[in-house]
Amino acid sequence: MSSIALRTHHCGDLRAEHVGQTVILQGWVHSVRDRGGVMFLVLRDRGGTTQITLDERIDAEVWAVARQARLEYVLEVEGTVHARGPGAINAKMATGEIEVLPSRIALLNRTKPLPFAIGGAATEATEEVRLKHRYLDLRRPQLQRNFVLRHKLYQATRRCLDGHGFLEVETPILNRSTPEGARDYLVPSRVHPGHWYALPQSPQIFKQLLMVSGFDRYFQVCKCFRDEDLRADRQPEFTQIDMEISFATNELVREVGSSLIRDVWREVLGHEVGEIPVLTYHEAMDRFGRDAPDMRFGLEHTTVDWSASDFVPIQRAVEAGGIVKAMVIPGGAGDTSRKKLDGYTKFVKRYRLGGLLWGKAQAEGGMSGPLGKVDAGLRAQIPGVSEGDLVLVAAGPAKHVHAGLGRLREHIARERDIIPAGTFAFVWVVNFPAFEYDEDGERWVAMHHPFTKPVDEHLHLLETPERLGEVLSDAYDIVCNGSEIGGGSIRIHDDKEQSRVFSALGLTEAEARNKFGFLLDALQYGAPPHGGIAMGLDRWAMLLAGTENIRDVIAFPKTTSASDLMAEAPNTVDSQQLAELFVANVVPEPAEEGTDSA
RNA sequence: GGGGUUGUAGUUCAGUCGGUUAGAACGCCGGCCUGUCACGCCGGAGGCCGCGGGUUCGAGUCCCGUCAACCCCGCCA
Repeated sequence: MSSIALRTHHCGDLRAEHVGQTVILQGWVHSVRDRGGVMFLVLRDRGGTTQITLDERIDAEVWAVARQARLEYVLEVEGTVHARGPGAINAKMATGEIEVLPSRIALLNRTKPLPFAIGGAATEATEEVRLKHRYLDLRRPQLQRNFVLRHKLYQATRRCLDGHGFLEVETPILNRSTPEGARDYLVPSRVHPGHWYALPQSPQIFKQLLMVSGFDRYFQVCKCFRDEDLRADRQPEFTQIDMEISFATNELVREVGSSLIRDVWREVLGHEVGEIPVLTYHEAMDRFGRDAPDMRFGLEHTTVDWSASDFVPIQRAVEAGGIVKAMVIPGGAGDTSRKKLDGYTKFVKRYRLGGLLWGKAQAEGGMSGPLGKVDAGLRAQIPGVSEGDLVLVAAGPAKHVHAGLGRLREHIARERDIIPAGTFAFVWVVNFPAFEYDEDGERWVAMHHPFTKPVDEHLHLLETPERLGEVLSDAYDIVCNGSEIGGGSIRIHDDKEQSRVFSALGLTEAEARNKFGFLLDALQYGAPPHGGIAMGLDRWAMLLAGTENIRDVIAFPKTTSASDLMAEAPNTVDSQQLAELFVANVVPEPAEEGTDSA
């Protein structure tokens, strides 16, 4: 082992133009090809790879060091850049025209046998193994590429928002628990026995207060925490690009958001994002069955009025207040087997839809399958059906029909491979319902959050509980490829209006004061009209990196049960620590910690 | 909270109908090879078959439980 020199280049830098130069490279051994009299080491760093060639031109001492090299050893190589012979050029390698003949090789560090392969074409290890040795997983070029993209995303964001006059301001991580919304992560207070902080689910209230403070335009790249069950695109801690604008209209916020998207996609991928279409929530649900529609393909839905149908499954659904929607799969009659249709039925049952009615369109409006039993006149309500098409119909409660058919639309699109690769279909979804009925809690709850401004023309409905479901809000989501990647709203800036909304949500004056008193106070001191949006930075990174897995864009992610397999968090703590915090553990200590799982 | 998939060498996997000594590839260790780039060739080491019970003469294989990872529903203002 020896002291280190300063490198002259990264491993991906060298080209034919560098031939003849003396260079110093430092990195990891990516591959070893020992041919006896000649040996090739490929050295890798963040920038790429370079072949180090050793043959009779090499000093015996250098040769002896090189012979010790193993995969992932850390080397420092000083040598001369040589052009490869005509037959030895590797077109698949960025630096494939050259090789470095070393005059000195220093072995900076060795490695234990690796838990999984980092270079080469070996199959990928399971995520469990990779997460346990995340520092090695991150060494893989595939993941390094994702973090380069993520870095560019941060930088483009700051450049863009700074350019639009936004101030970057940090808000507290240790915060007050707000009972609405997701479950909080709690932190006990040592100084205030029995009192707890909550980690922020978002900086929502603070950013509104910054508007009251006159900051005018605020943004922050911030961590948010929600203690809910996880998914492929959800982590317990995640990053938002949080923004708020004073004197904002819905259109202005969307304009700034669109501008940010355009800048980021251009700077990170060189991709030009065109005009972003706008759908209302109702339109999105009606045509796609989802408030985050994937606009990369068709298979749109049609709501039909089949209340006159005497077909029992339809009748029953309609009588129970349900709706009937249809989806046409062009040319789907021929290649959709009975087994596949059964699979679709099973698929939609996950979304609590009772089942599916199908029919294969024949000549002259005829139809085989269960839909053949529906009156031809009613079937004619479904537009664009031609011979050879598959028609799928769902009937039931609107929520379940939308969800089942909406997810089935995406499932079938993937299955039939009709989603164009490498495209980004952005869409704004606006005018969400302000409130939704919580069946379990038997009460109305805010769909976005309780500070969202209802549209002016619906304010008069706030005092009419049976019509709360009709109230639309000045809220908007930004969606890309069927994924919600941001959302926000115009906020209520008038304390009277805020009180009316709290009251509509069944909160008494006292309860509202207890939960959100400082916001209500602030609204009485000259709060400007304001609104904003929070962008899901991790999901943006997923889209930019082309991955379906949020763990691929988070350096040290957690598993679906919110543990860190490398750090082994969460862990138990000393009873002394708990005592200081006035916290008692009510979970019985296991006889032996972690007896299971090697 | 519920449903599904998976768990065998360091890694990725195979393992038939329940049968005697659990295999392969890559990696690791040793040797050979002067233009490789998924280098090649020869040899070697390496296994609590996730864990615990049960059935059986006999369990990697069948049954029950449990743990973990992943995907989904609920949940995620």
